[in-house]
Amino acid sequence: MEKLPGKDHYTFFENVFEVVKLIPYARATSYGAIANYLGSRGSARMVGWAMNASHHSTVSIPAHRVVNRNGLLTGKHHFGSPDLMQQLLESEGIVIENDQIKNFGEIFWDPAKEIGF
DNA sequence: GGTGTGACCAGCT
DNA sequence: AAGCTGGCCACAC
Repeated sequence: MEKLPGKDHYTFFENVFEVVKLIPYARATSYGAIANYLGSRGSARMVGWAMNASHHSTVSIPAHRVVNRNGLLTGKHHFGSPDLMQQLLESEGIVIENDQIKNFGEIFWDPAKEIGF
């Protein structure tokens, strides 16, 4: 995993990247699910903040597979183009309707449940 | 080095 | 039922 500049030890931040990279193809998860998996429910905001930093990272992070708990593409505006996130998801076979993932209940990938710890 | 803020979530009012 | 608030951790000014 990548070490962020100015940090000598791994943090909550890097754990987020690990989980995001583990998201399978054609699947999506929520910020809260990742935060919950890492042990801090209220840290969901940090997950989003980590995604913002993912752009700065040299490693490719599938941030488009991370949405809010409603399946809404809240962070689409932070991609290169507002529609880029939707296009990436659609290219994986995920159906998006009105900036929201359709059948999110089936596509939802809960790390705590799938990884199983 | 204190303060503000951020791609969120859940609980109150 | 819907709007507001607090909380969580890391980073920029």
